[in-house]
Amino acid sequence: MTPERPEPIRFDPATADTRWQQVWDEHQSFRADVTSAKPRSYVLEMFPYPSGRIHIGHVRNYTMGDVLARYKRMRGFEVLHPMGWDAFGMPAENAAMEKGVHPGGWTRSNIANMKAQLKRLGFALDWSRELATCEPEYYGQEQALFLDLYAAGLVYRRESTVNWDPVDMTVLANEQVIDGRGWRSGALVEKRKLNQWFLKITDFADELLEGLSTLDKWPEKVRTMQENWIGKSQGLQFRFKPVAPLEEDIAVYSTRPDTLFGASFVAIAADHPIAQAMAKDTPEAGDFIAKCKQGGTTAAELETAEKLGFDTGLKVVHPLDETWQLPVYIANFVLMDYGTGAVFGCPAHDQRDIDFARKYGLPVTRVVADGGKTNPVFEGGEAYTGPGRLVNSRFLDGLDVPAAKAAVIAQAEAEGWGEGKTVWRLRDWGVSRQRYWGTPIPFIHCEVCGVVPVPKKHLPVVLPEDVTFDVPGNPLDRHPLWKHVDCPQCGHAARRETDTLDTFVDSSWYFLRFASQPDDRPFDPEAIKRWLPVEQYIGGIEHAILHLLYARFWTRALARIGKVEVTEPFASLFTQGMVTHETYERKNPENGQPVFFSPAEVERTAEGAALKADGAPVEIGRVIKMSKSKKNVVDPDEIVAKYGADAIRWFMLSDSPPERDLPWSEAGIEGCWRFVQRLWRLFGQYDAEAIGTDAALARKTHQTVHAVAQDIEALGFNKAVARIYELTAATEKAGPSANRSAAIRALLLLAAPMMPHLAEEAFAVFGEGLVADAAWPEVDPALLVDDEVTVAVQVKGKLRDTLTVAKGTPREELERLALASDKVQRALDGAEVRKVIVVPDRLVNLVA
RNA sequence: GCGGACGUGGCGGAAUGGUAGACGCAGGGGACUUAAAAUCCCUUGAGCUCAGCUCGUGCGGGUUCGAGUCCCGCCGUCCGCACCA
Repeated sequence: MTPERPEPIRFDPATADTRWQQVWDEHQSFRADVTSAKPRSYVLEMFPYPSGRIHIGHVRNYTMGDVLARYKRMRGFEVLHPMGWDAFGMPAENAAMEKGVHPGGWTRSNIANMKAQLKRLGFALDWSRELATCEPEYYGQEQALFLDLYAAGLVYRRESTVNWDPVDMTVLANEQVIDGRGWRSGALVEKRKLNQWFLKITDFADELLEGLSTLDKWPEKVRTMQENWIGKSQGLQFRFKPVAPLEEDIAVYSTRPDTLFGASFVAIAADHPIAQAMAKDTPEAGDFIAKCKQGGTTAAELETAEKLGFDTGLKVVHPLDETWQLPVYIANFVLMDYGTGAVFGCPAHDQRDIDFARKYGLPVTRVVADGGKTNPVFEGGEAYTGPGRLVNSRFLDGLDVPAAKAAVIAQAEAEGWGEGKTVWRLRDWGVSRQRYWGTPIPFIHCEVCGVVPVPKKHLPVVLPEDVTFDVPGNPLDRHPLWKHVDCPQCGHAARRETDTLDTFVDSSWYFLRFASQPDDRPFDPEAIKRWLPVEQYIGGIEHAILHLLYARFWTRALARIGKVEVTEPFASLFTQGMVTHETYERKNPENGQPVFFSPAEVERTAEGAALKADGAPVEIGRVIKMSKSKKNVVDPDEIVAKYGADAIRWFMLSDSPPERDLPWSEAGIEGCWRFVQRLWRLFGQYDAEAIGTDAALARKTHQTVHAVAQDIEALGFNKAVARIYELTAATEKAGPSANRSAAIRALLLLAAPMMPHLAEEAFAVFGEGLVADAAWPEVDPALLVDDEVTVAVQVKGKLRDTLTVAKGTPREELERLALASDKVQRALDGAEVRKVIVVPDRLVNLVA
């Protein structure tokens, strides 16, 4: 420390942040060089929808990715860390309808705003690769890929049902249907059938499922969700023969054909043809079917809803015993669109079936032994679904469940009344949207030639700009000119497809386009080979199924048609937690409804919180995800303006593990701001000339550098932050030495990925260029191990004393020292030591 | 209902089966200051007969020399969902 150095002034993010952001821009510091000889690393965060403002959740997401990207650069990697915009979607059309703006103009100005916001946070992004899915350069290439998939037979058309709003004359998304009514018109929504485009994701069900097992760096939770979504089940599909007056067979599918001798009824869906036919001349059946359609459709509602059945009076014959007849029920828990829309019930071994059987007084026969229980009369209301030997099942008796399944399937196939079948829950991906603001589907409908793909040389099919939103319906469909074209095959007047693609298509390949952006094709396969798979993908858990499954599918589809080699696009996935905040509310005295207040309107007091406007208390509600409706939001821009980018970045990384929720607090950000300044003061004490050694601090420094690196690589940012605090405190306390200067320098470099502006400002004094180009500090492995250790001394497992000894002290010596301790002797109280456990360098446990 | 995750001070959270509570926030006391801010120092799981001891990681058992961590059974909270046959 040099005494004459002036008292360091405060670090001023208001000037420093923008200054360094400009320098990085000018140096193109974060531009990924595809020709680099360095090892490559592709770090990607899920790109945002340009809603208009950056949300604090984005800040958390992008800060995590940024720390990793900057760290990887410091470790010598050529890093690809791009950013773009998932720019098509309904909010732009809603804005157009509400505010009379053009979706394109609205979206592009949102992008400009949000880009400026991201820049103010100092993210190390390669902006030269920025893309927006709403631009023809992007969606035109998407159209080309769609045509490739069509040519490969992976795209087809079929009829499918949509939600139709009869007042607005428009198709509604599920989220636009509220309690069965259109969200704008309030009209009762109707089901309508339209010809729609589909992608054959079911062709990939098996490989998408198999592929999950290779994704060992994905959260278990996400893999489980995808596995359940794909939903592979193996079982028997077979037919029950009818008993007059029933005329046709009833086809059923079961994953438990082994329990066929325990069958006591057959249940069909309300939509089943037999049920529909019956409704025509039996009013009671019609009433029951109508009743089935009431109520919610979510799993939780359906699962907990009462099981209802209607006895049709019809009978079918048991396939394994011609003399055995089973009653046919219409049941509210059978779904027409899964399997065959009919099941057989084996109450003893299926909970739903036993609920149903007990309610309607149907037989419940045990066919799988539950331990020693083999009695055919099954007692109680709880089904036995565990393993066991088959009983009361004729030729199956004595077999275990898997063997019995195989035996029944073999019998069915031999006798020709059924066959083993794999059924998937996954359905083909419907990608048609009857909307303007999306990628036009590149097809033309010709009365002569049928559906004709737009020739690639005519791509992109560009959205018309002159559209209006003042009348309901699809603007593309009612545009006076756009859809009228000549057939590319026969030249006759024809009509463009006016459906656009689901925006999930746009996000299914953007990570490929980031790797290279040629004008004449979607991507350069060589660039894909170099950069893909994404080494670390980071985003919200809300995309655990759809986006991630579609992106995996799209990549595999491109691999199948030879466009890419990679099959799994994201080697490692991380799903971050939400940013939460407490809510402030009062009950409206008139109707008892809660009224929410924003954090800006509220002041925390010693007792709780009060409204600034009237000084009276407000209730502090639960800590929940920030949402506009609960008003518990904070604007990242305001935080950056007040505390600077580094403080908010530091907050995003501190305390909470990144996969868990992070509670925002004013006190927390204040603490981060103070730490930024504290580091600044410490950096100001750097003295290149300092001499003398401080072995303990040197050791602590190297241990911290090593540990922080490991923490960052494991995305354990909160732990890395804690270690930086520790080294900071130790360095502050240490007297001047060469090692102290080294510690300060190391701290600066450790902090650089997290607080890059502060780090640049302090590093500038060193005259070594940009910290953005600096290397991670070297670690001396010799300094990672302590030469002195603290050994715990326990008596019967309870801590009684600690010993500070040289590392590697022999067991006998540790035992002798432990027995010599007064505290130990007191705890032993003369008892004889019967056993001694010694864990070298850790503990001695004396058992008396 | 099913699937998954989680449960540790006032709060966020640390802890390869080996000293529970690192680190941060908040609180208490003090220094500096005319004062404030900023900064620095000390302190903070609970209890007791307080140089010490006892209890303590949702609850009840178990395994172990030793359990926050492993096993069994409960309770609670959160997330996801598609009646999956």
